[in-house]
Amino acid sequence: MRMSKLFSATLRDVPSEAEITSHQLLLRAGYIRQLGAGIYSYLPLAQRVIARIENIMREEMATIGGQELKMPVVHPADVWQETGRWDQFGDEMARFKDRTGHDMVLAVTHEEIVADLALREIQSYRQLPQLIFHIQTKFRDDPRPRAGLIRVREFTMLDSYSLDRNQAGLDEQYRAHYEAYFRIFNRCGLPVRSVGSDTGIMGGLEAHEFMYLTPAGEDTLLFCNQCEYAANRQVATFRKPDPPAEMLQPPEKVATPGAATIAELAAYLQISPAQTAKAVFLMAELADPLPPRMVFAVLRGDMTLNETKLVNALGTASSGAIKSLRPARDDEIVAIGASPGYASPIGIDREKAWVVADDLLTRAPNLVAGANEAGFHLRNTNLGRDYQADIIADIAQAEDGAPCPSCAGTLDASRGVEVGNIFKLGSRYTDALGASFLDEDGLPRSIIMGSYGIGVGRLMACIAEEHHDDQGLIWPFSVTPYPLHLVMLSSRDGSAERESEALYQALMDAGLEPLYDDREERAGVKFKDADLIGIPLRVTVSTRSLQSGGFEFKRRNQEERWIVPAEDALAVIRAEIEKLEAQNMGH
RNA sequence: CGGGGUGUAGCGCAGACGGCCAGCGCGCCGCGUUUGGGACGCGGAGGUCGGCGGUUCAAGUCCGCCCACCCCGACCA
Repeated sequence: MRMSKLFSATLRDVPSEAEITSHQLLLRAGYIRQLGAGIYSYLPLAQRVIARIENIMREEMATIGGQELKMPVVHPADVWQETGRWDQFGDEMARFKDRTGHDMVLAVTHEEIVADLALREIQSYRQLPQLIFHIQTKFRDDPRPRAGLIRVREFTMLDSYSLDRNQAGLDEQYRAHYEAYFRIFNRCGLPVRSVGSDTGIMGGLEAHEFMYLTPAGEDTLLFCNQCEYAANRQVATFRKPDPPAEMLQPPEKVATPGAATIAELAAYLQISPAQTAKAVFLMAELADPLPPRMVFAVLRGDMTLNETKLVNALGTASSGAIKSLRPARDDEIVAIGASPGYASPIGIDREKAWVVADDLLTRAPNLVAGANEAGFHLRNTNLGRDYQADIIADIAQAEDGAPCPSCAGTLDASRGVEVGNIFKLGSRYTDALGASFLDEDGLPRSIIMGSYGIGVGRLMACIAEEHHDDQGLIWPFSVTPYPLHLVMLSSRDGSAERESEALYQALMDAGLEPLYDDREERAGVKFKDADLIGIPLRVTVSTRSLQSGGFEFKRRNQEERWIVPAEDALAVIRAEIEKLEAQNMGH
């Protein structure tokens, strides 16, 4: 590709909207351009990187038996209504009506379509297992896109779906994906760690996320410093303290004027927050006919509520009717008989709220809790004696430094970007759409599904985040848009032009198309652009290099330069590419 | 959705108190010089000043409404 003809140009100044490195570099080097919030065009250079990433994905999917297909981006609403996700996805799903007035959606993911295909194609156990995938556009109308390509609304995803006759088959395909995904990230030069994760709106039994660790990430992860325990904070558990056993004391009302927070209460009574119980009020928005319902969460005063755990704990009690939680207003708190700032589950109207208590409270005696009367608290409250809970579950958030749940180690918090995830779904979707198969015994059984995804653009952005220096990008060879950057520096006698044109032709003939800087620019401009664009191997043809005996070779990530005679250039380029490929695989 | 910020040429920005033809740097076009780390000179092109409405003799500048984008939070496979 001649740079004189390349569609995009590099930018000298950083566009003001870009804050994180990958976004700045991808914009400056001419890979991407923004159209709207979270909506980007991928220019030719980016498209080539993406094509290489997708090629790696296809190869790895093939090794685990994946069959590529392509499912639609526009879906009729009915399949989404049948699984209930028409309501669950809410505003994140873009909806419109077609000309005949039928509800349509833009794909947010494709479980429903796969289940529908399974219904039509799979009749017999003989047809299972199956693994199908595609690399396709999704649109999720995220309320807050950010950080360039890290979090966008329109994106391309590799998503694959396994269909099995039983749990054992699912376990096997899940394992295969787990390993294939690590190989994909590894080949792309991106270090990732897997963490246990929430199943969220996908539902199902088990899920892992693949996380690229970076302070720019928006997920908080907890890793044990001694064992393999790793989890997203949304689901991370930790070993809770064991309070010393005490005789239960009788409740005692105390005046605590102005102590409406745990910190103020502990200070006023000169006790530790661990000797108090904290009340957190949320309103659960329920599926359509039902009115919102109060959720009253109670934790020991030194713990923080984890909303994901709370929603999961409520899942059973509410029959999965909860659409979302929001903080309750004071008037809603008063309406159940509680007093904001001085609340406890003691004496409230139990008919109007779900009380969810953290499991630590079952063995944390004699806590100070609100008296449901402004300015007063109760000493010595005890779960089970003074109040009851609808649900007792772990709803406390694991903090940095918490004790590991599975060994004597400590959990350390890190930030990460989720570049991929895998879910054991079970039969939620296939049952909803009636996709079953006949087993050997002639009885219909549910098809068991798994779903697996990697965000392609996000992966590219993370690679850029990981591989750059202050001059620009440094692509791993496996995803570089061109295998080498051929830089021609104009000469007085035309010799550099002649030699570089000859090399360009030879490379094209050899199937090694370079990015060829044939522009009439000064050396500084060309070198700066080459560094910015980040192709791992640079070959310069100039009067100076010719006088030194040939062409100058330089790796993007090294300072060293060396001269190769013109007649050896092609062979050396081949050898360099081989070395770069080998290096890449060693990541 | 709440809080904060920004919208002036392709990019980065300046334009007190309202006042004639709206500027600067980079980039872009032409000519010349230069030619190994973002050159120099001369000459050019390029603008609905985010939009609509208002105040005024006069609005990029003041007022109102709206829109877009960015950041923090809420939210989120």
